[in-house]
Amino acid sequence: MKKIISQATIDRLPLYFRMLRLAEEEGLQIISSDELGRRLDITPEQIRKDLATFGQFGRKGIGYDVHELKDKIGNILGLQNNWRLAIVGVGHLGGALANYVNFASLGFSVAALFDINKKIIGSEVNGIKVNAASQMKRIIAAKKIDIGVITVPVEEAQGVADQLVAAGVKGIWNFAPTKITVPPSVPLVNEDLSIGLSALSYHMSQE
Amino acid sequence: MKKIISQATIDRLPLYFRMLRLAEEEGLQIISSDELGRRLDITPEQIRKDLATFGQFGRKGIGYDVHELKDKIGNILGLQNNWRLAIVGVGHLGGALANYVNFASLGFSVAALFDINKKIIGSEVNGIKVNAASQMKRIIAAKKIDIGVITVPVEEAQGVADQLVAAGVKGIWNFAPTKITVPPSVPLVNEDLSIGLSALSYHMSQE
DNA sequence: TAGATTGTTAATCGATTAACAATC
DNA sequence: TAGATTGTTAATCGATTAACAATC
Repeated sequence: MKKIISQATIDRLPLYFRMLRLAEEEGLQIISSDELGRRLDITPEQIRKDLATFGQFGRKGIGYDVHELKDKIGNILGLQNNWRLAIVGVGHLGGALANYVNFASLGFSVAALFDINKKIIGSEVNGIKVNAASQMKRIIAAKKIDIGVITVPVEEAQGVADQLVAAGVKGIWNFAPTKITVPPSVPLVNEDLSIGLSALSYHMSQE
Repeated sequence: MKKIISQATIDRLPLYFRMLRLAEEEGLQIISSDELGRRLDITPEQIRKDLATFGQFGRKGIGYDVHELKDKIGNILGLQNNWRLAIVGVGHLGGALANYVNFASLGFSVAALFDINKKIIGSEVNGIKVNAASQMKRIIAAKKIDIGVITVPVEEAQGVADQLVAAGVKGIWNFAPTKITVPPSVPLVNEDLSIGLSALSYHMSQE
């Protein structure tokens, strides 16, 4: 009887987490939904509703304990798992992600890189060796990779997804702008940069 | 009396556009909402509803003209404006975006790069010279930049946004994981990679 | 004509907002 | 105590889904 949490709520949790971490760094002990909402441009009612989904974290008349709430949200998001990523496709975007520092602070680490281009196989990016894609199954098992990141061209995306699933990854983060199909047991998140840019274009075109 | 279009609808239009372009390349003349939905994992009712927001594009009993619908959606999204981008912050992510080929096919072009790091000012990325951030106002006017892309660290994001607005950009695409504030006349789209990754972590943690 | 498919209205579902009792 | 703030219920709003008349 698992409770279904709305995607909208899940997508706001990382914002709460990040702001709580900032507040913690400022030395703040207690924060109200009002203050949190002011800082994030989210209504306090929305924040309380989101948090209430997972339990009672605050104290009436007082607010929320910054450190405790941050930890609880981190746990809800599963950040304590310290997931290990493998990036498939070390082009410009894949290379940028391999260097992206904000992942580490959320508990993710890039543990393997793959490509099919012989020119870059064997080279290092951010201290991580680029492996041949043909070695995916073996290395993903050996390095205990949890998440496969797809940054290959559209034509290769589904094939790479299939290989990642066969290799046993627990989740897929797809940057190729195409629909890919994976078993329902493997969570998939699509990151489609052209949606945001097109939406911006739309809004800029309105009078 | 401007009709308010839901963000959900706007965010699906780029998917329709892309799939129609693919269908066009395949030589398809006519496509039904059913076929389009099958290819995109979106219900045909949803597609017809989205399109109906903007007018009557199809023919009952027949379907939609692929080329015509593609063009119409492109126009709704404002892609015919051939927007010119300036990327501020030529780190790994900014550099990757400067090289991102999918933008060109949507009518966007990267026309200027800015940074404050003296070591990279004057160098070229993808054939585009990196300018000093201090030259932003002058160069954005001279190069007729429409969109400012923010790929600087969180601490600098608001300052860069202010400079971009002062320089006259018509829209902002922000990759810094922080809330930035701009005048309501300047559309702002936030691209927060840690939301998707955290959501993936959440789903991977469920049972 | 019969079958296919759109455009649109009505029904349903889900998410946000408002209100307020509980309580620190 | 009085003021502040949560957690939760009810009301509202908006988006999706279902149904079907129109029509090619």
